[in-house]
Amino acid sequence: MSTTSPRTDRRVLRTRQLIRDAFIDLLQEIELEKITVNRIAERATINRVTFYLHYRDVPDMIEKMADDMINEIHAVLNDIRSQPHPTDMDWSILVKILEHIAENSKFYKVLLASQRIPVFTDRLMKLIIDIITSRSENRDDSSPSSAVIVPKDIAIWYGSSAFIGTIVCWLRNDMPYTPLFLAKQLSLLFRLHQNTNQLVDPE
Amino acid sequence: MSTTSPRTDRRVLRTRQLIRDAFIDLLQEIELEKITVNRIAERATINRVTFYLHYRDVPDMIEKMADDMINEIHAVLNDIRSQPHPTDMDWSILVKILEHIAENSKFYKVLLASQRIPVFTDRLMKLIIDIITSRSENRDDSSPSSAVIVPKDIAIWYGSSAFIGTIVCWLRNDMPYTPLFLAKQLSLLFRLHQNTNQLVDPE
DNA sequence: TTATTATACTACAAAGTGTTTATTAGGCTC
DNA sequence: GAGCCTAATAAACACTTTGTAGTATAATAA
Repeated sequence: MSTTSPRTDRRVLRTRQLIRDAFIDLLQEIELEKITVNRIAERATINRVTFYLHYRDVPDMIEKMADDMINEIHAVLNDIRSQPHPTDMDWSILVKILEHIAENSKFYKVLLASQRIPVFTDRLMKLIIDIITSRSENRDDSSPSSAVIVPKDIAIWYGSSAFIGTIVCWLRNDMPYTPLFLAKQLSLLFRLHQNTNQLVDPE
Repeated sequence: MSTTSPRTDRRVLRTRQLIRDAFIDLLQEIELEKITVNRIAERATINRVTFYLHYRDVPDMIEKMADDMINEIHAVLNDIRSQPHPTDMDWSILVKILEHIAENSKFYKVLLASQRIPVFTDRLMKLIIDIITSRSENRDDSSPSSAVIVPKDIAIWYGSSAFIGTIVCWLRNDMPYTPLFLAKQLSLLFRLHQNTNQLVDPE
């Protein structure tokens, strides 16, 4: 919700882009704790006061950037849904997300795989949990295909953590596999336990 | 390596404990970015200069605390290995770790499940990766028990991320399951895909 | 007891923060 | 293109935080 529709002034867009680039830039050189409004403004070649016209402080800026990230991914997802190609949804969604991440890998590597800013990982985690949850609700649970039964929330924690974590490791290792290949492996692994979750009481 | 053997002066131990308690305390009230050396010293009822006798700055203090955490878990692990009880190693290790976390849940909930300090999660991730890696090296790979084959590194990313993530979610939700029960579920889920990893080339 | 050493206290320069006011310059609308 | 609107700039301000001195005091270890 950071960039609403009446935000079209090119000066605003320019300044935000400068700030964003400067921040990503600085994050590759120094640790987050040492990144100040001073340094960002200096690197972005803008006045320090201008920064405060856009963001309350550095954490607020990071929060807004995380919002932008989620919005961009949502745009990718809506793109798929609008396409007349509903075959094998799981696949295409995952591949598209991984391709999007790979295309903006510089951004995602710093902000998602950085060992210092967990907000982005958390937001993505929530998104994946939503997807998995809605998918498992629509799924046909009448056939207990597996003998293994695990509480639904544990299975969702397990699956979504595995997803995000694998993507993060993939980024940290400079994407040694193609998005398509990784999507295929993730689907394989995920299917092994996605049918095990049931609503059961802990012993 | 923060608390070496000749560190027995009671004043040092007292000060470190005061700092640690103050930090955990503050983290429950305000966000990490707002926690300053000033505030820590004030809350810990020590002089601000004294803080600098122990830690370079706040990030350095966090780093040292993460070291302590890993050391404590290593102590738990060594405790098991020394016991004449090598039956079902996977189980007892996991249960012991979860019990240790549950016992110190206030500490771990703030530092591990906090959405703000990823260092602790990262360190634990490395530990789990080590355990999984060494285990899969010793495992008998002669029998391809599963038809599904996944590159070894992807399988390790997947499994270790799932482990840590599930524990973190468990903490964030105030441990709705007992350590024993969660350990059992994790073992179940993990076994479903632990035999799938092989050294294969990406297509 | 005596020597050691951690802590307290005071002070300091440097940097960063968040805000105000007035001014300049660029972009949008007619 | 002229004129209005608004963003970015610039200088200044009080305030907090940082990291490091030097010295004094109190607790600990031998």
